[in-house]
Amino acid sequence: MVTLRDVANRAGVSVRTVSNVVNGWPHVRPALRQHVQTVIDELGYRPNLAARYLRGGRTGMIALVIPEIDAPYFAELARCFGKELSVKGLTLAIEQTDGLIERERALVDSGSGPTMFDGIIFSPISTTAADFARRRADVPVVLIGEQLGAECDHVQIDNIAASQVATQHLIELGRQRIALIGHQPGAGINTSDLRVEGYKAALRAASLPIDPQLLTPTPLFTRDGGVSAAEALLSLPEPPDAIFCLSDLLALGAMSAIIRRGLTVPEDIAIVGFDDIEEGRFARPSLTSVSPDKKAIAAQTVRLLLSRIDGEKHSPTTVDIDFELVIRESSQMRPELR
Amino acid sequence: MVTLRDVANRAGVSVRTVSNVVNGWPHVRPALRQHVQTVIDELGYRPNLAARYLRGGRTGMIALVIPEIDAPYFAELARCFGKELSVKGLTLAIEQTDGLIERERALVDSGSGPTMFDGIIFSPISTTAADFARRRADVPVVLIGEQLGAECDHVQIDNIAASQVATQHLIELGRQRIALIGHQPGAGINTSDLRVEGYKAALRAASLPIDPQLLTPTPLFTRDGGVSAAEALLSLPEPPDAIFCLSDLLALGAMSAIIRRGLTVPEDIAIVGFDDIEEGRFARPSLTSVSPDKKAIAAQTVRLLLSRIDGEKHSPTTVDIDFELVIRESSQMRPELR
DNA sequence: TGCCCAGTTGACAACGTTGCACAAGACGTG
DNA sequence: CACGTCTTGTGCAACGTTGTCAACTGGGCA
Repeated sequence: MVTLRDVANRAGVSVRTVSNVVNGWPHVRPALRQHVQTVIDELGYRPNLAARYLRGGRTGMIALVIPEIDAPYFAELARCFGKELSVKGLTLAIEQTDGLIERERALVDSGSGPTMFDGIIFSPISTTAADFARRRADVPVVLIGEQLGAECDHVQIDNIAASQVATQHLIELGRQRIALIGHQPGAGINTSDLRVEGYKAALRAASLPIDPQLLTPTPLFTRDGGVSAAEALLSLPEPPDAIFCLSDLLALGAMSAIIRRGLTVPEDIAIVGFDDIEEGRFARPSLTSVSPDKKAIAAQTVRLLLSRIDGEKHSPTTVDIDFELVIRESSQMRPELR
Repeated sequence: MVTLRDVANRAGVSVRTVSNVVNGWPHVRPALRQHVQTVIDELGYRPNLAARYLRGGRTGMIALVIPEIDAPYFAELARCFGKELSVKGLTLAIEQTDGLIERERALVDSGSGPTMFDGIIFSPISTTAADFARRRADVPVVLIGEQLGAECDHVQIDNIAASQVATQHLIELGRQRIALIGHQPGAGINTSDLRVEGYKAALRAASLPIDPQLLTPTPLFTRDGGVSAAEALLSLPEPPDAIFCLSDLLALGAMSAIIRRGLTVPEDIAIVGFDDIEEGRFARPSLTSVSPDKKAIAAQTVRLLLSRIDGEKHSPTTVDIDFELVIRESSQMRPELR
């Protein structure tokens, strides 16, 4: 490994001067700078990050803690984070929890592993506010997607409003029995609870009944979950004429189950999803979905995190990100109402 | 930040002893070890990775260099790598290149940026053997998916054989005009060249003509690319009756374009993809695909990389990973031949 | 000529950790 | 009792970098 000292010796200057050249310190004679630079290139010197970080107390690594990187929503989000961080010279590390409480705790608590990250972007599944409060304040954390009620910076979309808009859209299509797939009743209040709230609010606003039978819980936001939930709904004596799915994967699974049963989307059952993953745009029918502004999520989260890393002491901030209901083929007017 | 010294002071022992406890050095009296451990827990000491690395020369960070994390194949692969590495106490960093040669070079050449990673897992798009040979040997690299002809450890599947099997499957279905989507003719020999070779070999073996019109190049392995390529094929005076797509995304795009044109899959046109991403299993029709053993890819790549990191000097090794043709609905016997 | 200032460069220490060498004590053996 | 050996714990140095501060240079000015 080539070090500053090697370069200094070769160039006949002090180590500090080489460091000054590397870091662009202004007060170096152009001729000397040129000379040092030549030696640097010649020897192929590259700064040792560990040493730099040891000195400076930063690693330049940001962890993205998510359930699974291969869930398309998280993959798309990770892409945005990767781009956002790389322009700032930071590196994105991925930590997958599978939604397991122990893994989440270990990573966010940071009580387990060595210090490594300058900051953590955390998308919790099982962690509750209580778990979170117990954590050793250490590394700055920004939460995404989930309101724990914890004292922590937080980037989210307005889940209640988004669900309300989605449900209302189905109502405006003339649908009367609107089911919901993806409720995950749990200990604390989680994202799905908020989305269910928006759904119910929309139904109430339209004076539609809230039928508990139409509220199908699913453990995970997967295609399989969507399939089973849809099958359950289709076996009801009075099946729904629309389904609001709390994720696009659920929606795609549900849609495939419905079509395999010989029904059509949107004629028999209209579908709205959530997340606006690319797959939904190419599905047949293409999927109407609540589209959170993922680039903005990444940008705002990074902004917030960096401000914390820089030591800003503002009180816990919540940032609301825009969303949009993107209407595609899977939700259409009922044929008889056209 | 709590350091070894803080713990040592509090526990009334030397810094070295605390380090010994942390690292499980055997010659520490059980009582003392217990005591030190208590203080460690009390103060919440956690080793500083930068310092450790500076001392020991390892970061415990492995970079996965891929075009885009939100391409499902890479997302699924990244998941496997994440799991594989985390059980070994290593951290997965994602670096996205978008397939851009400068980004690829910067990351693998490591000539540009500072040292950071113990090893690099590299999935090249644009980098050629020449680029690669020019790189400053520094950090161990294992290539996946691409044969550069470079002197480097390499984990791959037998692309020629896999494509041959896929194409042969279409031939056995009675298809006569089998198109290929996804050729990326470039400077050196790349993955797509190998797959095209397998495709041609299968056609030759069946004495079918090789029609250059049916060989549709696409710049990227995206759904959009599949759509445009399929549209081009459908406008031919004599369109194909089967398409072998070099990725599942291409296949899904192609399939959606075909169906939107009012044709049916597999009756009019049979489709086979490559990668076996989860989305293909849920598509309608579900997608026949060449399925590389992703878990094995991750396991073997990590094994190879770790052996290099441990300083093993074996000559460049190529590991072949099993694949399997998973037959689903998108490829079926021609109706008249059933 | 002497002095000051701005512009440059260098010496040193410190970041937190672990490898190395060795010291202090306990213990066994001749 | 002397000696060697094993166990247990310590002190020192070094990894490569940068912040601090002192020191040197040359030019302008009194």
